[in-house]
Amino acid sequence: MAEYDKDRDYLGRLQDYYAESRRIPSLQRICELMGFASKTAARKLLLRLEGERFVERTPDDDAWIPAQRFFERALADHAVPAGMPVSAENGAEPFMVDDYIVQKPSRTVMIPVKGDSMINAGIHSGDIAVVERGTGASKGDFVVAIVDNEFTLKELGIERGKFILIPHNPAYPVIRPQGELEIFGVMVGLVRRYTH
Amino acid sequence: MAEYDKDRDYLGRLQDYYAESRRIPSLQRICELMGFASKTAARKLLLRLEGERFVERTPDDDAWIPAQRFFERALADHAVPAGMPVSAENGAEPFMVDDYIVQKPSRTVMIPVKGDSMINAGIHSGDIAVVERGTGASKGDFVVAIVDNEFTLKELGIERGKFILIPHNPAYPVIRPQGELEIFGVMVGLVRRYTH
DNA sequence: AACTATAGTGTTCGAACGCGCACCGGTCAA
DNA sequence: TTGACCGGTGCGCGTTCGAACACTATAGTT
Repeated sequence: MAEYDKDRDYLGRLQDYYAESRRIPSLQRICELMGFASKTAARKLLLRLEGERFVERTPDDDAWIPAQRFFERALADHAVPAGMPVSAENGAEPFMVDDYIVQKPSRTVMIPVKGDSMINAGIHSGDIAVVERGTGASKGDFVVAIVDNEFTLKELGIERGKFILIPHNPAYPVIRPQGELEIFGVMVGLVRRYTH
Repeated sequence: MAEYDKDRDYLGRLQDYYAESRRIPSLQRICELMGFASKTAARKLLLRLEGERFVERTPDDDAWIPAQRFFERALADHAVPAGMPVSAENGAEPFMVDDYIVQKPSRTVMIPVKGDSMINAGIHSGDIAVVERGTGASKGDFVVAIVDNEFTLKELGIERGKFILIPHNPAYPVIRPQGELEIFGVMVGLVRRYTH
């Protein structure tokens, strides 16, 4: 019973430390963090975590760094009922935020959203749009276009064979560009942060 | 002319190293990287970069870590005009969405949103809510509460000294729980993917 | 009961590390 | 011309670090 993995707990503390300090702490600090008395314990912990692909060595073998699985997050099943846990092992498949919204890292750009012209599509000022460049845009896509030397996020529409830009806010007019419409990229995701 | 800043070049090499190794190298390695003969040069470089907010110290002052501006090229500047580089070539994008929205990894759970009761707050069905557990919730926060054995995402309000749950959709009623209100966690972020 | 695997302790040691200090040689402004 | 500033050299010091080795205690296996 209560068969919870101690290493998961250790990993959690490492992840918390990393979120603050953006590095894997030294063996000595790991001891303080976990309550170990001996650096060997810390070292063995890292080796175990390496085996499970949570951490790895730098290419020059100088230090420990997080590996793929280090950034796994717990994804709750919305069926999960009142009982408590929803910890990583429980009703949760591993979920990586970055993999979820970024498909083509080399062609993906984050663009802060300014203004409320897309408010009715649930896109607010201050949100961050995940934009993929070099992908063909089609009718109905949300695209970042360049109009008057500025980025503009709108829905791409077609009217009489020509592209138009449709805001999702009745207070804004539809944009019917004359000549070429320069499309910067297609919006593939959105990230928003509350508070802080 | 062409008075280009040497430090920019150094910074670039640091960023390249970081893309591979996800850490700021030791003074010694910086010397190799930059061609310095003395560790002091490396140290002074870091101090200069710290002054410009490219790097900083960990909270426990143990080591150097990248700061905000270290990643700035990954974020497109909305003032940027048409031509613009936006660094598409440099494959490894240092900007991590995960870092951006997850502050306390060990206490953070991703919960898919079901239903449209928060549609007017720009939260759609199918979005993924980033929820932090064990954090005190206050009036005005979006919280995940447990009502009738199911997760419910609502705004936390207070009415006559009691907590209530306010939907952001006029079609839904305000929930006034009798007895204890079980709050699962506070919503700290949101992730959405546009599938195409 | 003996065997094995595993988490953690305690200690030692050499190498790597960060840091301070003295110094050097351009550049630029007073 | 002088002097301050600044990027860089060279070196030494004390500390920290990671790795290794021997050992302990507990749990699971046969």
